[in-house]
Amino acid sequence: MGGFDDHVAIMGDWMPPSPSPRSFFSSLLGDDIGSRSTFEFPNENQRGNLASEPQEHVGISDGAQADATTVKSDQKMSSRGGLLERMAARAGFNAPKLNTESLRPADLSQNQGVRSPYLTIPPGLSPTSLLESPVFLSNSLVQPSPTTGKFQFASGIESRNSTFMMEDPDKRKENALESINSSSFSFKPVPETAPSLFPGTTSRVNSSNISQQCFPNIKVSVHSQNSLLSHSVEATQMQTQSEKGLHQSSDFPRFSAEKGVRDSNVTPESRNFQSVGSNMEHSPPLDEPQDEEIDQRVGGDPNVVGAPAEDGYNWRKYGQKQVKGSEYPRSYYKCTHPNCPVKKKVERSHEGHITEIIYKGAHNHPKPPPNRRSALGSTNSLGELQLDGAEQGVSGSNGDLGRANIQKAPDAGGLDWRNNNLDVTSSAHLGSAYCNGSASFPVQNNTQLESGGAVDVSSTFSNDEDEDDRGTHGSVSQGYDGEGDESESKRRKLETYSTDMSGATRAIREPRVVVQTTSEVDILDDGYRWRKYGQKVVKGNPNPRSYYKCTSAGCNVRKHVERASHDLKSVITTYEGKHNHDVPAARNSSHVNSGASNTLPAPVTAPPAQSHLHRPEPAQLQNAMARFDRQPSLGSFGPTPGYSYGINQQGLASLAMAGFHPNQSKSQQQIPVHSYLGQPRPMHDGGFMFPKEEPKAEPMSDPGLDLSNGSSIYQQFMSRLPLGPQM
DNA sequence: AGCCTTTGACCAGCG
DNA sequence: TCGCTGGTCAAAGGC
Repeated sequence: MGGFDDHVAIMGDWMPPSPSPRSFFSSLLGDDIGSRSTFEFPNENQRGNLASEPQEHVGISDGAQADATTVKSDQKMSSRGGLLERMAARAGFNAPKLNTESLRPADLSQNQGVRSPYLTIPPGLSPTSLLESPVFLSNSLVQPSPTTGKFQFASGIESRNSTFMMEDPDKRKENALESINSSSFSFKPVPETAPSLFPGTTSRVNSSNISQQCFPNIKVSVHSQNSLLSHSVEATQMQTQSEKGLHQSSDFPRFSAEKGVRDSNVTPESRNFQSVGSNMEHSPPLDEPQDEEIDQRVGGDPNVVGAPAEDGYNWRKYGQKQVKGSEYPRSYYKCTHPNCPVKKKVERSHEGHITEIIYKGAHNHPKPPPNRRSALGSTNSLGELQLDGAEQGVSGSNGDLGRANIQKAPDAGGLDWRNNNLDVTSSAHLGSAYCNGSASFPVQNNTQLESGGAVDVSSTFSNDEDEDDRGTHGSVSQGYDGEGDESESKRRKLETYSTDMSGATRAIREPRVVVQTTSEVDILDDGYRWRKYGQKVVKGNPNPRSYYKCTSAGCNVRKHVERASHDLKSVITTYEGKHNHDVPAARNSSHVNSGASNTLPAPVTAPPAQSHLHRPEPAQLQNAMARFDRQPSLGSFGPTPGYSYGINQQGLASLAMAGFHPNQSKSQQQIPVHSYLGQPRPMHDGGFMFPKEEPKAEPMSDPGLDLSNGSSIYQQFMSRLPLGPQM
């Protein structure tokens, strides 16, 4: 790891060849800069929210509570002047009574009277004065931290960084100079890019809590030691973008966005935090093969970042707790998208402001259509459809650290999942979108895209692969009317949106399979593990319906089980979703590790009451579904009694669309298969799966599909269906 | 009808 | 082993 040196190098790459502010300030300020570096110590900085930054970032690596606390604190500080003292007290230092109000970004945006030091500092102003000037501080502060220029560090690197900041005065100074340099003298009107979040990198989005203001104190730190230089730059630019929006809105001299990238760091083993500005919500990398979890912290005003449900994704709250050291309760959310492992923790102030958001995991899907419940919420933030797109935002990279992974925004409903899998690891929510500020973003190829109003940052980015695969470039930010070159995926997206907008909200609903068994044991013991998440008595059936969700990690298959009112011995199970894993071995070895015959639980294999059809049991059904998912060419399916495996795609589509006989869904002896999509699972011609045969080992019949992962397969398959599953 | 939130309980990791 | 803590579960109810 190059550590600081790397940072310098990186900055050198992206920093404008402006007159060296460093030299300027060096001569002007001497070592004061180093010692007074905003990222240095609280003593000088407590007046600004940066005071806590070193600490915060130091703690980020572990995602420790302390870290969260500091972040929150920082936000509070920035958002509420009264908190400064508290923070200071918490941090254990005394906060000099400076005009903190002037230091607050929000204030900056609000108070246009605040002037840039570069514009207002009269000649002869002493360095000390300059340094201590609230203006200067504010500006300088803005740079390094996510909030106002904080450093973010990859967890693995943080220690080093912290060391750098805390122990190496020279480097600190240098860093400070860099900061100054970048911030002070580059009034570059443009380059702004979305922050890219990289897999394996944790980004921490931190923003001062700027209520009512879209104040992009975005600090995007790209942590890449070696391979992510370009990312770093982009991230930086993204930050710039945010700041740009800020400054533009405030008519305040802009500082170069090239801030905060200096902390680009990456450690292979690091769990990374990426910091993004308050306006950026970034999603974790899609698909993280490398198990690295990504914690992304976003702090900021809810008006900017949005409520948990307002970031474009759908979340289910599964818990809330008051954590120690936190003033506010922490809410736990899971992404409701099937198979999406992303979780986030949100802390809200009593006022409803989000003080901290910690993302964990990577979305492996595009944002849901805006018409969906929570999506609407996010859209409401700006009242613009494109907001969603913006949120889908900048895609970071996932495992492919060697690539610039900022990619085009995932096409809702039409995302090329191969890209997701390969390149999209995270998305950043560009604050500007929320801010509704105009912005231009450099795409990876240095092409700059501009748009007025909300910007779909994500869409402005693309990587080579994306481009190759999709043949689409440019932004789709201008609504979804898209560009001339309509890739199929984009077209589908458009269709999806169109459909959604028209009220057909279930266009992308997961396929559903209704299964009846004679005993609930069958259902509960279908080989998979289920978590009951609800129970309710539904109309027409005196027996409660239980809702279950597959407990396997990453699997979002759900089912609900209820006894048929007309036959209490009969249980109707409705599966919804695709699955993506084998039957858990631990639960019932007979289902998994035994011979094929064992894969079918006795009650299912031959219950007298069963249909004459070879009715597979739930697990079997799922596996059967998997075949559909896996076999793009359905024609390759072997005959399976009771199932129309032999159907071709059109047939499947028809099945999915046409549904089934109205009576089938509740019929006792038949298994209505509304649609059949699932994960690949080897089955012999009889419809039995071969246990433990790894799906991935099964060759795809369609070489044209990228089989990198199940999701990809599924999506690709789905995308190729003449008709999407609609139920 | 289905999903979501609420909220107390439970679990696991850690010192 | 115990207590603390963060995270998750899951029943109940609401939207």
